[in-house]
Amino acid sequence: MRATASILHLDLDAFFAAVEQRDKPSLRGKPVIVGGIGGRGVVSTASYEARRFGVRSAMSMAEARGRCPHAAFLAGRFDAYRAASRIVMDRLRELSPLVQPLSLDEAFVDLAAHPDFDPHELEALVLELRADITERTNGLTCSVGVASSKFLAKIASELNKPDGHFIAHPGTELELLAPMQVTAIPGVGPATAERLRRLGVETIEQLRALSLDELIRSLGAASGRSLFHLARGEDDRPVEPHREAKSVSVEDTFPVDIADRSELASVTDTLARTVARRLRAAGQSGRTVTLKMRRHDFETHTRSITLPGPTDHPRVITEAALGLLAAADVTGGLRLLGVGVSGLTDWVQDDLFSEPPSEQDEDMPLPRRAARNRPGHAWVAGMDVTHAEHGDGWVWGAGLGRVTVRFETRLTPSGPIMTFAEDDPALSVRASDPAGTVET
DNA sequence: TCTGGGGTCCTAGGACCC
DNA sequence: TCTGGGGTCCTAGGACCC
Repeated sequence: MRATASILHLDLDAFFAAVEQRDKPSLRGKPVIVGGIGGRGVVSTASYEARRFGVRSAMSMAEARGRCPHAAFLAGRFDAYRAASRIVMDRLRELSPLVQPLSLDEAFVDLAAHPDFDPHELEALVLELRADITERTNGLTCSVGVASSKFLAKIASELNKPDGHFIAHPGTELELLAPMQVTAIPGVGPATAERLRRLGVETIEQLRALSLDELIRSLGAASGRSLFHLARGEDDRPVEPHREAKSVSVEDTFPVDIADRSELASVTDTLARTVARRLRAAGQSGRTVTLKMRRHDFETHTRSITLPGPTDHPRVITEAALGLLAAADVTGGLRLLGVGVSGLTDWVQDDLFSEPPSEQDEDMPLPRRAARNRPGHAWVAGMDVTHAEHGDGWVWGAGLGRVTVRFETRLTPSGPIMTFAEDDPALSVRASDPAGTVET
């Protein structure tokens, strides 16, 4: 903890949904739900309009449809999200070199790392930051917290969300925390909250009444110690701008469970190659290969093997994963398979496993998810498209051999809807207008 | 049509070594 | 002829986050 409020936490409001509303004028002010639109999808982000109907992140899409049937249900456009995120992170780096992104829509900044930082001008700094972000992203809003530690800054950014900020001045923090639910503490999820509830603890003030020993006994050494200090506003974790990745993984939930071993092997092979490609692209290799299996009843198991040395070789990773699969019990079928590599180093093994990668190992693309899940076409709700005659728009819905498109972009008024045959040659996929900044 | 995908961190037990 | 103790590596599972 520091004597000044110099750590800033920023969170973009309903980020994915907000980008969709920015780029799709007809959806502004309406419930928008971004997530997996297949049968087993879950909600990634719901717009505030959709949240009023009780739709939440991580809820199954089926439940979201039940709660808010008139919402727009869209698959994500990650290129557009990444582009918007980059603009925001770049703006944060103007505040200080110490910026730690936590995800596309969230980051910490250590303001004190900038020589000109003046704690007396905080309010102005935050107002200018928020205004700049909205301007540069063409309308996205964010919530900001500033405090004397990461923990408190994150808590603070929740207090005036959305499109607001809160500065927690040193000396006021304990009072601020006292009445909050323990679940407001990052790291306290349902399991920990339930254990605390059994100890008669629901608020942070009540949490302070537990001794360090009691907490360690019921929650374990690490989280017991951590909660003891966080309850008292004590947190000296630094902002770390360059964190090395510790693992790379790919997983896939199938539209229907797969029980056939040869089919499972073929999926494993594809996943392993994808992991290898990502590793290689990142210039890394790893020693431990993990196969993740989720059974038909949702029971999840992992099997792993540690190799003699690190590798990024598709064949080596594939063979390890296939070996783990061969030894696993898959009766009843699997709903998910995943392949991961951990124990990463920058050092790349120099062909201990001989055999240079064959043509086939290079860049074999995953079949397009959409095409695989919805045989016959690749049109997915929310996708950017263009029509030779009618111009730019987005996929409103697709199925039964037809595609419905709404013709509008960020800079047009709400546009007309038209339906085409799914193989209409005049219709094509458009690269996402990434920053939403392309003038038309 | 219950329950995604990409991660991080922690715990616990057994093997193994000194 | 009754059994230590500590450290590290590996594996599996679980909680949690966005």
